[in-house]
Amino acid sequence: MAREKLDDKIKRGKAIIRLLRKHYPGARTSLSHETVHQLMVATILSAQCTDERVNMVTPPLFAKYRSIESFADADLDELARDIFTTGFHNSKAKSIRNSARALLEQHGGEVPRTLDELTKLPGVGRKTASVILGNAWGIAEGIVVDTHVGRLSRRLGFTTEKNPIKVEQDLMKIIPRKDWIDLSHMLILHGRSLCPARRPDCASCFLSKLCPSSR
DNA sequence: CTCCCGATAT
DNA sequence: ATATCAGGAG
Repeated sequence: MAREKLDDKIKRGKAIIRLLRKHYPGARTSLSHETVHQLMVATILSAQCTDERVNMVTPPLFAKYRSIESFADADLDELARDIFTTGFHNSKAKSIRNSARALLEQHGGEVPRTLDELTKLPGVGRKTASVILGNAWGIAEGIVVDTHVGRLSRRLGFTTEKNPIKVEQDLMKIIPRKDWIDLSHMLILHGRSLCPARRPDCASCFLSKLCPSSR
Protein backbone atom coordinates (compact mmCIF):
# COMPACT_ATOMS: atom_id res chain seq x y z
CA MET A 1 0.00 0.00 0.00
CA ALA A 2 1.40 3.36 -1.10
CA ARG A 3 2.33 5.90 1.53
CA GLU A 4 -0.20 8.68 1.93
CA LYS A 5 0.93 11.95 0.29
CA LEU A 6 1.40 15.03 2.43
CA ASP A 7 -1.38 16.88 0.59
CA ASP A 8 -3.78 14.06 1.39
CA LYS A 9 -2.73 14.07 5.02
CA ILE A 10 -3.40 17.80 5.15
CA LYS A 11 -6.88 17.33 3.69
CA ARG A 12 -7.62 14.48 6.08
CA GLY A 13 -6.28 16.63 8.89
CA LYS A 14 -8.71 19.42 8.04
CA ALA A 15 -11.63 17.00 8.04
CA ILE A 16 -10.52 15.55 11.36
CA ILE A 17 -10.14 19.01 12.94
CA ARG A 18 -13.62 19.94 11.73
CA LEU A 19 -15.16 16.87 13.37
CA LEU A 20 -13.15 17.33 16.55
CA ARG A 21 -14.35 20.95 16.83
CA LYS A 22 -17.92 19.79 16.40
CA HIS A 23 -17.65 17.21 19.17
CA TYR A 24 -15.40 19.13 21.56
CA PRO A 25 -16.43 22.79 21.26
CA GLY A 26 -14.46 25.21 23.41
CA ALA A 27 -11.86 22.62 24.32
CA ARG A 28 -9.59 24.01 27.03
CA THR A 29 -7.25 22.78 29.72
CA SER A 30 -8.94 20.90 32.53
CA LEU A 31 -6.16 21.92 34.95
CA SER A 32 -7.81 24.21 37.48
CA HIS A 33 -5.91 27.45 38.14
CA GLU A 34 -6.41 31.16 38.79
CA THR A 35 -3.05 32.61 37.74
CA VAL A 36 -0.46 31.82 35.09
CA HIS A 37 1.97 30.68 37.75
CA GLN A 38 -0.66 28.33 39.17
CA LEU A 39 -1.11 26.94 35.67
CA MET A 40 2.64 26.38 35.54
CA VAL A 41 2.62 24.52 38.87
CA ALA A 42 -0.40 22.43 37.86
CA THR A 43 1.25 21.54 34.57
CA ILE A 44 4.47 20.46 36.30
CA LEU A 45 2.35 18.27 38.57
CA SER A 46 0.53 16.73 35.61
CA ALA A 47 3.55 14.75 34.43
CA GLN A 48 2.62 11.04 34.36
CA CYS A 49 -0.52 11.79 36.37
CA THR A 50 -4.15 12.38 35.51
CA ASP A 51 -5.48 15.96 35.47
CA GLU A 52 -8.23 14.74 37.75
CA ARG A 53 -5.75 13.90 40.47
CA VAL A 54 -3.82 17.14 39.98
CA ASN A 55 -7.11 18.98 40.52
CA MET A 56 -7.56 17.20 43.85
CA VAL A 57 -4.15 18.41 45.04
CA THR A 58 -4.00 22.00 43.77
CA PRO A 59 -6.90 23.70 45.62
CA PRO A 60 -5.40 23.10 49.08
CA LEU A 61 -1.91 23.63 47.64
CA PHE A 62 -2.77 27.08 46.26
CA ALA A 63 -4.58 27.95 49.48
CA LYS A 64 -1.40 27.20 51.43
CA TYR A 65 1.15 28.69 49.00
CA ARG A 66 -0.44 31.96 47.95
CA SER A 67 2.34 33.50 45.87
CA ILE A 68 5.43 32.76 43.82
CA GLU A 69 7.49 33.89 46.83
CA SER A 70 5.67 31.37 48.97
CA PHE A 71 6.65 28.52 46.63
CA ALA A 72 10.20 29.87 46.39
CA ASP A 73 10.53 29.74 50.19
CA ALA A 74 8.91 26.32 50.55
CA ASP A 75 10.56 23.53 52.51
CA LEU A 76 11.27 20.79 49.98
CA ASP A 77 10.16 17.87 52.11
CA GLU A 78 7.00 19.64 53.19
CA LEU A 79 6.17 20.63 49.61
CA ALA A 80 6.82 17.04 48.52
CA ARG A 81 4.28 15.86 51.08
CA ASP A 82 1.77 18.44 49.88
CA ILE A 83 1.91 17.03 46.34
CA PHE A 84 2.59 13.42 47.30
CA THR A 85 -0.32 11.74 45.55
CA THR A 86 0.65 13.06 42.10
CA GLY A 87 3.73 10.83 42.04
CA PHE A 88 7.37 11.86 41.40
CA HIS A 89 6.84 14.07 44.45
CA ASN A 90 10.52 14.74 45.23
CA SER A 91 11.50 15.80 41.72
CA LYS A 92 8.28 17.75 41.23
CA ALA A 93 8.81 19.59 44.54
CA LYS A 94 12.29 20.63 43.42
CA SER A 95 10.95 21.73 40.05
CA ILE A 96 8.18 23.81 41.62
CA ARG A 97 10.39 25.50 44.21
CA ASN A 98 13.36 26.10 41.92
CA SER A 99 11.28 27.37 39.02
CA ALA A 100 9.58 29.82 41.41
CA ARG A 101 13.04 31.01 42.50
CA ALA A 102 14.12 31.41 38.88
CA LEU A 103 11.02 33.48 38.13
CA LEU A 104 11.84 35.83 41.01
CA GLU A 105 15.58 36.02 40.35
CA GLN A 106 15.61 36.17 36.55
CA HIS A 107 12.18 37.26 35.33
CA GLY A 108 10.96 39.87 37.81
CA GLY A 109 8.37 37.51 39.23
CA GLU A 110 6.63 37.14 35.86
CA VAL A 111 6.16 33.97 33.84
CA PRO A 112 8.07 34.48 30.55
CA ARG A 113 6.19 34.27 27.26
CA THR A 114 8.55 32.44 24.96
CA LEU A 115 9.33 28.74 24.57
CA ASP A 116 13.02 29.47 24.81
CA GLU A 117 12.79 31.25 28.18
CA LEU A 118 10.21 28.87 29.61
CA THR A 119 12.17 25.73 28.84
CA LYS A 120 15.18 27.14 30.67
CA LEU A 121 13.19 27.09 33.91
CA PRO A 122 14.00 24.05 36.05
CA GLY A 123 11.36 21.36 35.63
CA VAL A 124 9.78 23.04 32.62
CA GLY A 125 10.29 21.09 29.41
CA ARG A 126 8.92 21.72 25.96
CA LYS A 127 5.50 20.23 26.62
CA THR A 128 4.92 22.16 29.85
CA ALA A 129 6.12 25.38 28.18
CA SER A 130 3.70 24.94 25.27
CA VAL A 131 0.82 24.27 27.66
CA ILE A 132 1.54 27.55 29.46
CA LEU A 133 1.90 29.60 26.26
CA GLY A 134 -1.26 28.21 24.73
CA ASN A 135 -3.54 28.31 27.74
CA ALA A 136 -2.33 31.54 29.30
CA TRP A 137 -1.93 33.72 26.21
CA GLY A 138 -3.05 31.76 23.15
CA ILE A 139 0.52 31.65 21.84
CA ALA A 140 1.33 28.71 19.52
CA GLU A 141 5.09 28.46 19.16
CA GLY A 142 4.84 24.70 19.08
CA ILE A 143 2.32 21.91 19.53
CA VAL A 144 1.73 20.21 22.87
CA VAL A 145 2.64 16.56 22.41
CA ASP A 146 1.85 14.58 25.51
CA THR A 147 1.14 10.87 25.76
CA HIS A 148 -2.39 11.29 24.34
CA VAL A 149 -1.42 13.54 21.43
CA GLY A 150 1.45 11.23 20.53
CA ARG A 151 -0.71 8.11 20.62
CA LEU A 152 -3.60 9.59 18.64
CA SER A 153 -1.27 11.18 16.09
CA ARG A 154 0.18 7.75 15.42
CA ARG A 155 -3.21 6.05 15.27
CA LEU A 156 -4.51 8.74 12.93
CA GLY A 157 -1.53 8.22 10.63
CA PHE A 158 -0.10 11.72 11.09
CA THR A 159 3.25 10.28 12.16
CA THR A 160 5.09 7.05 12.77
CA GLU A 161 7.49 8.66 15.22
CA LYS A 162 7.65 7.92 18.92
CA ASN A 163 9.85 10.83 19.99
CA PRO A 164 7.51 13.71 20.99
CA ILE A 165 9.69 16.31 19.24
CA LYS A 166 9.57 14.37 15.97
CA VAL A 167 5.82 13.85 16.37
CA GLU A 168 5.49 17.61 16.85
CA GLN A 169 7.52 18.33 13.70
CA ASP A 170 5.32 15.99 11.66
CA LEU A 171 2.14 17.59 13.04
CA MET A 172 3.41 21.08 12.25
CA LYS A 173 3.64 20.13 8.57
CA ILE A 174 0.07 18.80 8.48
CA ILE A 175 -1.92 21.06 10.81
CA PRO A 176 -2.35 24.83 10.25
CA ARG A 177 -0.88 26.94 13.04
CA LYS A 178 -4.27 28.41 13.93
CA ASP A 179 -5.37 24.93 15.00
CA TRP A 180 -2.27 23.94 16.99
CA ILE A 181 -3.57 24.88 20.42
CA ASP A 182 -7.06 23.46 20.02
CA LEU A 183 -5.75 20.29 18.37
CA SER A 184 -3.93 19.18 21.49
CA HIS A 185 -6.90 19.92 23.75
CA MET A 186 -9.26 18.03 21.49
CA LEU A 187 -6.97 15.03 20.99
CA ILE A 188 -6.51 14.81 24.74
CA LEU A 189 -10.27 14.85 25.33
CA HIS A 190 -10.72 12.27 22.59
CA GLY A 191 -7.92 10.15 24.01
CA ARG A 192 -9.57 10.16 27.42
CA SER A 193 -13.03 9.32 26.14
CA LEU A 194 -13.09 7.16 23.01
CA CYS A 195 -9.44 6.53 22.18
CA PRO A 196 -7.55 5.51 25.34
CA ALA A 197 -4.28 3.59 25.21
CA ARG A 198 -5.81 0.24 26.05
CA ARG A 199 -9.21 -0.31 24.46
CA PRO A 200 -10.08 2.27 21.77
CA ASP A 201 -13.81 2.32 21.04
CA CYS A 202 -13.57 2.50 17.26
CA ALA A 203 -17.17 1.32 16.88
CA SER A 204 -18.56 4.51 18.35
CA CYS A 205 -15.82 6.86 17.11
CA PHE A 206 -16.85 9.72 14.83
CA LEU A 207 -13.37 9.70 13.26
CA SER A 208 -13.35 6.03 12.29
CA LYS A 209 -13.81 6.68 8.55
CA LEU A 210 -10.83 9.05 8.60
CA CYS A 211 -8.66 6.85 10.80
CA PRO A 212 -6.32 4.23 9.31
CA SER A 213 -6.21 2.39 12.64
CA SER A 214 -9.98 1.98 12.89
CA ARG A 215 -11.23 -1.58 13.05
C1' DC B 1 19.26 5.21 27.93
C1' DT B 2 17.62 5.33 33.16
C1' DC B 3 15.45 7.29 37.01
C1' DC B 4 11.78 9.60 39.35
C1' DC B 5 6.77 7.36 41.66
C1' DG B 6 1.51 7.30 43.48
C1' DA B 7 -3.29 6.13 42.04
C1' DT B 8 -6.31 3.75 39.18
C1' DA B 9 -8.27 0.54 35.63
C1' DT B 10 -7.93 -3.85 33.61
C1' DA C 1 0.43 -8.33 38.17
C1' DT C 2 0.67 -4.91 34.75
C1' DA C 3 -0.20 -0.80 31.99
C1' DT C 4 -1.21 3.95 32.05
C1' DC C 5 -1.68 8.82 33.37
C1' DA C 6 -1.43 16.61 29.93
C1' DG C 7 7.17 14.61 31.38
C1' DG C 8 11.73 16.22 32.66
C1' DA C 9 16.50 15.70 34.03
C1' DG C 10 20.96 13.39 34.26
